[in-house]
Amino acid sequence: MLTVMCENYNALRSQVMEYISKNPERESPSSRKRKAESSNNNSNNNGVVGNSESSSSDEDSYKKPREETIKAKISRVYTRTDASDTSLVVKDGYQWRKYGQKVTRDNPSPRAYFKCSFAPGCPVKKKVQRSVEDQSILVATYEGEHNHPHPGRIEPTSGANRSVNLRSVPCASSFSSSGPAITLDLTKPNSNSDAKASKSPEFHRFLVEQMASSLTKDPSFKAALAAAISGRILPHNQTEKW
DNA sequence: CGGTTTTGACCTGCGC
DNA sequence: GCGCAGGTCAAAACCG
Repeated sequence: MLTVMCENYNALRSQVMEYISKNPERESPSSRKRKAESSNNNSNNNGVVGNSESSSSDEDSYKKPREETIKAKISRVYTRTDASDTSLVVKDGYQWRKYGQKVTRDNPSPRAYFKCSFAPGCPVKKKVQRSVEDQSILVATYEGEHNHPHPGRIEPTSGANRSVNLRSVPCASSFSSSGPAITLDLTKPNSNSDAKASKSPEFHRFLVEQMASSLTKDPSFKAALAAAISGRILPHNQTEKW
């Protein structure tokens, strides 16, 4: 029974991946993301250098900003929250510092910008914005990879049993303590198909509902979720701030 | 007192 | 070249 559900979930996920990988969408022209931190000469504070390890001078960063973009791991997480919850906080166990908020054109909801503050040199950034279609869904876009272990799984001894779920699925799938979350790993070559996925709200909603239902119906996932959450909530893990 | 959040200004890339 | 929009900075406010 459980395996059936797991297979269901896996099948659904593979369908999602297939859908994504089949979309022959090329580089979206709207990818106007500022890639390499163009920290000219004032790259003073908290070293946003990231994985460029400050080896490159300003000119270098100008010469090859694209490579870092390709290197940057981008993933998107859909998190269900209460629509009345105005805090654009996606609880993923990491510690984030908000550094900006902006109202974008295509979405009346403000977009919040976060940097990982758990490790000083962690280059990971995330953007959180409510879905246009469903205000109760937060879309968190992660950029880069953490250069430090997950705060909720730095306890290898006693919490090993619980943290195995989070450990085994670092990015392809994740849970949020505020509800089921879906991660679309956009690091695949055609990562830009994500734009397409977001363009089809029906597909988007279908995904969310299917994932949520499969998660809630499946006792193993519930158990895993509960274990993951309890594992993180337990006081020995970290200074709980969420 | 130190870290975080807020928020307006500023910077940069892109389309026209 | 100009204007627009997304992204970032940084100072002030806030909070534990």
